Amino acid sequence: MATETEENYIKAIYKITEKNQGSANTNAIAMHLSTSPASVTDMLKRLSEKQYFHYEKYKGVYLTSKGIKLATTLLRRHRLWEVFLVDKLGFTWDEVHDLAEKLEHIDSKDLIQRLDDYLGNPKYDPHGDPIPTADGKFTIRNQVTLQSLNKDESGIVVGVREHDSSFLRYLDMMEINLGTTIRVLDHIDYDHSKKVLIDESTEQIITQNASMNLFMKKNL
Amino acid sequence: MATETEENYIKAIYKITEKNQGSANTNAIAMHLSTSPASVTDMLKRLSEKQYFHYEKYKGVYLTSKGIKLATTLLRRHRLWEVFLVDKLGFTWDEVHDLAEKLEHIDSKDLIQRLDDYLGNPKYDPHGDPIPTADGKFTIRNQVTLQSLNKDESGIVVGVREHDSSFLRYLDMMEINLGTTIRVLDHIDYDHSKKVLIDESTEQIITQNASMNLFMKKNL
DNA sequence: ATAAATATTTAGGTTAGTCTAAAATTTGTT
DNA sequence: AACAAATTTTAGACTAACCTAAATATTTAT
Repeated sequence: MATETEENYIKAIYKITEKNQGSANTNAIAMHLSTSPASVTDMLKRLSEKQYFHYEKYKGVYLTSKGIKLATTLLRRHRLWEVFLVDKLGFTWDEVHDLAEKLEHIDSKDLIQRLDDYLGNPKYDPHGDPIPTADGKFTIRNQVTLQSLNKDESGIVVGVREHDSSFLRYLDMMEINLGTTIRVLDHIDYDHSKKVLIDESTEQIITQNASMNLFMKKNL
Repeated sequence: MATETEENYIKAIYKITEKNQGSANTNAIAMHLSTSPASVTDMLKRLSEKQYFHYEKYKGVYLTSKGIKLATTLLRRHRLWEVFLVDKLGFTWDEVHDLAEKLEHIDSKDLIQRLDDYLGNPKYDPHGDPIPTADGKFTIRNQVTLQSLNKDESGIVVGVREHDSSFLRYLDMMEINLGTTIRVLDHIDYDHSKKVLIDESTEQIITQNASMNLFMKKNL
């Protein structure tokens, strides 16, 4: 059994390697876990003995299949708990991360399977992220950023890249949520923001930054 | 914030002092937490500085109101999670203790209040134990043991003293659960067991030990 | 009342996870 | 290719929570 700290390392490494062609370096891990690079080196030495990843001094780290398995299990637990917190307890999507971060460390296959069934085997969490199955498979969705939509094209919101709660509350304020339809009315050259129509009714301006962080399913 | 270990100490002390006129000794705590008396002494010294209890060398320990508050909060969380696991996820009453033991350490007033509401503000957990309110008040139930019922008296099961899962499965086998009616048909002198009628239909023999561990509301 | 038994504490040590400061290695720039 | 900058590792130290063995205090029984 992995400790909670170990699990957090594996998760951090998984997330970093996702962006970073398969390997994670010491500084990035330290940043991610708000700890010092020295502590990370220390931990990597001890943890690599448990075969979750390969570690070579100065070369960074990449996960083994055992490590990937653990990471996806944690992702599964995290996302299912988020669904529970939002769908059943009425939390909003910007409130659930920290609680799920704690709940995900409770290790019980039975619990998670029952939770999954109870929630109706959801495919996505409240942020639109896919929930891995018990054997680690993700439902892949073909998505584009709002950024990439041209004038007069529209799509529906299927996810967010950024999970920061200030971003999520910004979206709430704009009345943008999963399932919201957004049509691009105009591209503003000056600051690369976009004039959009939300749910075919309200006009809004969306900044470039926000539109890079919104995942859309493009309407044909 | 108390660590998980600290919380487990407070809980153990609370449970022991409940039985033992208000004070808990080193050995009992060590036993309860499956650790060594030396470790307990160590911990008591450090923890007493945090004002959860009074500690005097060789004299044992008793909780302060701060300690009692924490203990009842933990009890509240534990019991609400048990209700969730049984009522919503379909676990049986003998399966939920260890999971609730982990869930109870997640510290969020908001979470627990929402959970409480979601479950319909239950007064009792799946073993019939009262769930403290957010301000630490218990619903007291007047209960007697099955042991104390005389021939021809009957009552309904409202709780179990023993939470051991082998005892709970024994009760399942006997088709005894919370709410079950039990009528005492006869007292067997030889081994102090009782012949009883369960839900006015099935005759069974119940050992003295089991009947001391069943709490009943006596029918008048 | 004192010896034996039991309970508790102290002493000294271990491990996981962290830290800072300094040393070593790698990368980037000219 | 050489040096500066950035990254990473090592060294040494800290805390929480545990351990065993030995010492001390308290309780019980004769």
